[in-house]
Amino acid sequence: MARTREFDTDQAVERAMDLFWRRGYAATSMQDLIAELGIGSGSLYAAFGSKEKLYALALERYCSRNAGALIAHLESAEEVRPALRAALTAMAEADLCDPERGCLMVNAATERASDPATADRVAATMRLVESTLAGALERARARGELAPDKDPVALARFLTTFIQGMRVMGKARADRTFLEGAVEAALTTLD
Amino acid sequence: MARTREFDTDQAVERAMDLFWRRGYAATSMQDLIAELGIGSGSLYAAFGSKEKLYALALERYCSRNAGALIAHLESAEEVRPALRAALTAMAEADLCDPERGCLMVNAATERASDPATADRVAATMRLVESTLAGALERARARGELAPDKDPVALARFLTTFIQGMRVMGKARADRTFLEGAVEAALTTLD
DNA sequence: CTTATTTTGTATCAATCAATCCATAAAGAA
DNA sequence: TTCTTTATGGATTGATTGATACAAAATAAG
Repeated sequence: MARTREFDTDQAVERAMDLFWRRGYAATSMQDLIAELGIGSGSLYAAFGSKEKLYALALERYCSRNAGALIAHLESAEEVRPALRAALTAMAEADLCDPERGCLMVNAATERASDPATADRVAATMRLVESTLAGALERARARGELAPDKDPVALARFLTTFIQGMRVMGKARADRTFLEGAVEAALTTLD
Repeated sequence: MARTREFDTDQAVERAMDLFWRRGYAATSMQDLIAELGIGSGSLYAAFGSKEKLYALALERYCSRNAGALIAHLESAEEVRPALRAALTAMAEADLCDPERGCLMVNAATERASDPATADRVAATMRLVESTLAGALERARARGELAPDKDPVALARFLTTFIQGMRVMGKARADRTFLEGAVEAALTTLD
């Protein structure tokens, strides 16, 4: 009945995510996106509506993927502490491999906190990270990996905060020694 | 011999800092600055050269002031641990009082890490924060406030990272309970 | 094939961007 | 005063911004 879309919407969001991730929201122009995505502006606006809406989709994708990776790390393994160490080390490694990139969610929190949709998405993801960590630490305590007098929720809040700090330090040219030292020190809160 | 400048350069940088702080670099236009500073564009460019140079001055001021506050907190007090707690609590309090604002240095690290001047200034300030913390913790160890087997440098790196995380969480709508819990958990690394 | 519907690509919009120009004003030196 | 020098502020620059208009092309149902 009608002409079929020539580009893959999913792939377009993926590439837009990549561009917003590297350059930020304001510094990424629609022309940049058009050039990178290889889609005409007419098609782009017909498919996504506006720059803000495309950004929202990109951020949503990033947040669910990122939180998903943490959940996968923590809920698949039996032993919690090694899994947590592995998750933190993986984040540090990502920052070291690609220091220019950082974390799209942290970028969103700092650059676009005044936008309600962005703020809501970031806050919701932070809560998910917190509750995932709290759940894992609760499990650790039940398993005897964590002392009974430790507070899983307080520790989860602490770790959530520390993780965001790592993303910032990664962009601030922190080296391997720095980040790994910080991770080891952070993990002593569990002892 | 020549006409005297009518505006206060120092105050102009101060107000520019305020604007960049709240809105970010890209989202702050020269027209915004002209309106906020009450200076004509001719005078502004004659005095500061470009938007980037004005931003550099604003960031420099913020960084030295911020690191200075931490140094003042840690090096004035005799007991290190209460001073460190007070410093972290003050940061959390600042985030809670003005959540829209966040930290200009964190914003700079995330939004403008690709600019060498910005990246250098941020990295240098991070190193100053780290060494200040390391010095304080070294002193704490000498005073018997910190166990001899603790590593002041690793702890300083950890705390530097945690502080940046707090700035991010403050913008992500973290509440008082969250931030205070995180601070208390972070401080247990010293035990 | 015809027709209805959607996509595509280009041209284009007004608005805004950072930056420059320049006539005028002001202030100290001679 | 007169002269030199700098500051001021508004007009203006060309480029770019996010977004829209629209004709041509493509698709599938009837």
